[in-house]
Amino acid sequence: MNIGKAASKAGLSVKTVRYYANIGVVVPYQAPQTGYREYSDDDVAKLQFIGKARRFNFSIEECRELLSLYQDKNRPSKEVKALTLQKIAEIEEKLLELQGLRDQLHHLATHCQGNDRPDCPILEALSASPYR
Amino acid sequence: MNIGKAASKAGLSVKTVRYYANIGVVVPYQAPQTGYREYSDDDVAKLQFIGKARRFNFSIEECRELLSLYQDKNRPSKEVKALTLQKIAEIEEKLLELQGLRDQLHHLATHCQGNDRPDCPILEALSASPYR
DNA sequence: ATAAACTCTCCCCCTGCTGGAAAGTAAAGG
DNA sequence: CCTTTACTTTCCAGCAGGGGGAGAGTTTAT
Repeated sequence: MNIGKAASKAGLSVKTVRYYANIGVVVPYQAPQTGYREYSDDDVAKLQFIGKARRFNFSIEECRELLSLYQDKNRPSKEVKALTLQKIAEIEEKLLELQGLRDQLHHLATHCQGNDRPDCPILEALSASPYR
Repeated sequence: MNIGKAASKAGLSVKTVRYYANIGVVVPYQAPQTGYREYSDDDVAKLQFIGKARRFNFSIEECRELLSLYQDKNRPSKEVKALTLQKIAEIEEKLLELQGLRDQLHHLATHCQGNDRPDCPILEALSASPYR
């Protein structure tokens, strides 16, 4: 099938699928005369795989790695598990960071009167310790 | 002071400070002969302000907005508060998304045996519903 | 006087795409 | 069969938010 159908089947944009072909993530057969890319069902499966992994916050490089594991018949699932656990740890870290961020902003917002007077602890906090 | 000292005082890299000058966020006096940027203490305070706001996940554009509020003597703190509350809402959203992500990955990881056999629910989940 | 440490501008690189222009191809309607 | 439209191709440019490094000038220390 052509790129448009493959993209819609995989739930990706044509641009994205073409990009994946260009960077060598999913490289379909390309007809010599027309230059049209021809995607097999297998290619589409890979595209869907990538799409989902991307939605799971795996980077393109990690997707490439996962894909090679996925394609390998003797894929050791422990590698996949290790990669996933590492990803979870990263997400946990990001969660803590964002929670702290939210709490700080929340603290500032609750102490800001929100009227037209200029005493705003948010701006003061942002500009705190100006010269050290 | 020169850019190096200003950058280290503000806890930013020289590249970043120069970038901020180029995009008009914090534009210091620039000596006509040498072309050297000369940062005042006030400029450094602004740089610190930006640095902190960036760490608070405000975008450059938002920083610019905050900075203009910050510099305006008659700044209405309610604008600042509104911006902050909006930022908090965005962070909350991101938190939920990340938590869902983590839970999904966690679920997959706990069901993956992690041995060398290829039955790995992670890969199966990633490649689920291949053709629809 | 010279070497080290700064600074300048300029341009390309990164991630992960997205958009557009110009040109070729395929499918559908009349 | 011809035209119109809907695809497809490559290439070029750009977004955030800078980082890296070249090549040239400047200032400071020894």
